[in-house]
Amino acid sequence: MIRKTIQQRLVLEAAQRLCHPSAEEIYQVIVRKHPNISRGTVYRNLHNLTASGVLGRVLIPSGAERFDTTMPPHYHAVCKRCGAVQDAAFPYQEQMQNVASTCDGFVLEKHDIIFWGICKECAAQSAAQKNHMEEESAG
Amino acid sequence: MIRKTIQQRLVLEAAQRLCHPSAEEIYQVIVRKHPNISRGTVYRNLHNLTASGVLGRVLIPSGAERFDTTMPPHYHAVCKRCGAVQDAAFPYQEQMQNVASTCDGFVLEKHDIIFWGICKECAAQSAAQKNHMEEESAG
DNA sequence: ATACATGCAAACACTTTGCAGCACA
DNA sequence: TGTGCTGCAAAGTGTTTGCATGTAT
Repeated sequence: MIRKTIQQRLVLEAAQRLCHPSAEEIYQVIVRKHPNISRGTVYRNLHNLTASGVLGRVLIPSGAERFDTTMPPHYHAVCKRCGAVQDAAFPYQEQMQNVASTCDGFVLEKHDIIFWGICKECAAQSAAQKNHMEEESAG
Repeated sequence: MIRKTIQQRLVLEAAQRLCHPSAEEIYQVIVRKHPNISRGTVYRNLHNLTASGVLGRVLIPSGAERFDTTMPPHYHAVCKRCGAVQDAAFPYQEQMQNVASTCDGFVLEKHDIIFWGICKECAAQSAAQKNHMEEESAG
């Protein structure tokens, strides 16, 4: 039986409030108001909450694991520059489950798609820098 | 300028011979015949070889990074039970690059698909175990 | 009352890095 | 001959775990 504790509630609330937070980000938010909470507790609660399906796990290669609350299956876009993770505006490919499930005796359970690129903010920043450099060389 | 060294050649050969090896697996293969090589050197060479495009990097969430030599873009299937990585028998989705590239100001560079499931070997093992249990309860 | 959860710290897995000496171009 | 690479060890990052204590049921 999993018990309700103050720490569990804090972890869940923080995970829901933040956007694709890592365990460390969740810990930092909580520790500000509850200085005694430990990272171990945050990790243990995140483990329980994902195991029981209350939270989702965003498996991003290279870097810390992230968590989310948007439960229907969806994909993620990751910024190569700043590491930000956002839900991808790309429809879930139902048929991919079916098509791929018969390959090579591999029993398919699910699939993830990760879109790698540069997020809006970082792209804008690059553009600004480029403009600035052009102005400099023109002046 | 990147120099050719014995260690670099050993790392490249091991990476090409093994199937989606991790850095540790590459190190273990080399260290058997060359006991003086260090993990640091293996990591540095893997970094150089992927940076120069000679090797590919398979970014598997949760667990060690893996390397491969199959250069044309393709996807991977990962066994949840044993962690084995194989190339997915699923065609590369050219159109996904185009369709997804305009979303939300995100500048798309590439995409990865990871198929999660149970590999042939592990599935066979499960089936064997199940059969065995049924025989036991029947006998 | 008694599991289960907590805080703490140590351990863990994977990877990077600083340094002194070595070796390739 | 000089820069880049090596082996070694230490440190860094993200996560798990053992233990004594605390607390929800």
